[in-house]
This record gives sequence, structure tokens and C-alpha cells, in this order.
Amino acid sequence: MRDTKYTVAIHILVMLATSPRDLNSDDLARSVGTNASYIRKVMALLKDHGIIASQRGKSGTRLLKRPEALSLLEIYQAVNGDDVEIFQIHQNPNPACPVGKNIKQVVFPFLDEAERQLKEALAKNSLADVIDRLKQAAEDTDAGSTTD
Amino acid sequence: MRDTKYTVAIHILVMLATSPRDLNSDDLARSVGTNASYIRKVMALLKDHGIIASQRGKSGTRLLKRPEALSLLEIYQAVNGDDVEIFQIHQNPNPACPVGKNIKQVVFPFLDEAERQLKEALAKNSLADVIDRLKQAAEDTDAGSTTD
DNA sequence: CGGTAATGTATTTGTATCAGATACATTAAC
DNA sequence: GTTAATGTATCTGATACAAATACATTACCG
Repeated sequence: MRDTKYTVAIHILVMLATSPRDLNSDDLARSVGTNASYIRKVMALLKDHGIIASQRGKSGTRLLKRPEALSLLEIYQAVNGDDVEIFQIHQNPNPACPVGKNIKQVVFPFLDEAERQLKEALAKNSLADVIDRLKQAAEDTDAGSTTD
Repeated sequence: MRDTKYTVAIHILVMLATSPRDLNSDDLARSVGTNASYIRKVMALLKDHGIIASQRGKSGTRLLKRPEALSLLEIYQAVNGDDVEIFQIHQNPNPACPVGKNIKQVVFPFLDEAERQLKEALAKNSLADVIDRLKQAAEDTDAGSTTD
């Protein structure tokens, strides 16, 4: 079972940005296909990072940023931490071996650079871009179904 | 416990490329800091991809590619599969919801593009580059210890 | 003021993944 | 033929993630 908090977060944010009405954690859970508790757990991360606002007892969660100003990188970092750590280096290389002694510090910069490129790519797109594509997809689907 | 096969593979390949003598899975396990069975499991993947050659009963594993011609991407793909799948999309979005219905196909291209950038970065460096840095690190360590 | 409904959060459980460990068949070398 | 190595299967323990449950806290509404 691998971590899906990121795409769940995107899903939640798209819903909040596009829904005309207030959505509670139960509504979101239904759309995402999970349970409300998990939704609230992911939302807590988004809230900690100032992306959304919500209140105990009060239904409705507000998006605090304009979709154009919310990059996919910012969302990723909110749910998975600031440093994108894709690669895990093995823990116990032998310090008595010349290779084992230095492998971590030597390999790290190569992997870090790759992760930096990944970050840059995520920074280039925003929640608004996702929403735009979603609208296109919905139109295409509708067009397709009407011609059937 | 996250997957460390990739850096273990790099470690193994550095050892094979730089060691003047034959290394068996036990030697490698000691340097990596794990057990020989796991080393052989990772080596099986490298062998499947034509990166190394080995034989039952016969000690010594050969590197089939020149370190300059073996990119870090190729190593990654050998142990983790050809498509780099960093991001997992949640499995059960609600098809009855306009967002849930399309979220997968819409989000995928954004994530895929980011993964493509990651691949490109990995493709830019080779095993030889890692070995070069390792030699530098070893020299620096030695220099440092002599001046102490 | 009391009841309802929502969030926020802790805890437990089920499950998947990874690496460690063990075992053993197969094969090469001597 | 014995020894030692690889190749591979299987079991176990640890860890991580999400599902599920529970409940305190708080806002809203009568």
C-alpha cells in the first residue's frame, strides 16, 4: 500500500475550488472513495500549511489560496514534507570498506539533483492547471456521450 | 522500511567496477551491510537486464557494461522497473462524481511529466561519475587524516 | 440551554511491502 | 566426490499506510 495522500490532497483541493456549495469531510470522502477520518487527516496537513481553513463544529472548508497561486509542488510539500525524498539510501554500509565508508555522501548529491528536477517540474503547474484540464475532460466526455 | 534496492545496486556496481579481485555475494553483503541472499536478489535484477554476468557455482560477478556507458537511470530501471512511478494515485475515486470520474486521467500527465524530468536527471550521470566522486572523497578523507 | 452535527485527533486493526533469515537445489572447481 | 558458490523459494519481523472506530471539542439552531 503506497502513499496516496498527495493525489487525495489534489482531489480535495479541486473539489473545494470548484464546488459551488460547502463541502464537509463526508462529501469529500465519498468523492475520493475513502473515509471521512482519512480526509480530515489529509486536510489537517493542508491546514497546517495555510492552504485551507476550517473550524471545529462548523461545516465547510475554505481554500485560502487562489488556484493559480497554488503550485503542485506546494501541495506535495504540505502532505509529504518539504524535502522530496524519493530515494532511500541503504542504512548500514560498512565503514571499514572504502566504498561503504563514502557511498552515502557520494551518491546523495546525484539523487538530490534528480529530486530537485522533480520539484521544478511540480512547481511549474498549479491547481488551476489541473482544474482547467478537468473541465476539458468533462467537456470531452459530454461531447462523446452526446454523439453516441 | 522503504525500498533501498537502488542504492544497494549502485553500491554493488561500484564495488564490481573498482575491485581488483573477484567478489562473491558474501563480500558484497559485508560492504553493503546486509546479507548475501539479499545481494543475490538485487544482482538477479541486474543480471536480467544484462548489466552483470554471473554463473552458478562460479565465484565472481562481471560487469558487462563500461561504467561510462551505464547511466544511473538504467540502474534504476533495472531494479525498479522501466517506468519510474514515484506517485501513487488513490484507487477508488467516485465515478458518479465529475471530479472523481476524471481525476486519474487528468492528474496523471502532470505527475508523469515530473517523473520524466527525474528520469532525465538520472540519465545524465553514469556509474563512472559516481566512481569519480568516490575517488575524490577517498582522497579528501586521506588528506584530512594526514593533516590532523 | 440542550441537541445535533461537524471537526480534530487518538487508537486499533488489516494489509502490503521490504529486508532479514533460512533452506536447498544446482553447478563449477578442485 | 567434496566443497563452495550462485539462484531461488519461503518464512518471519518490522514498518508504513489507510480503514475503522471512538470520542472530545466546538458551532449552530431550535
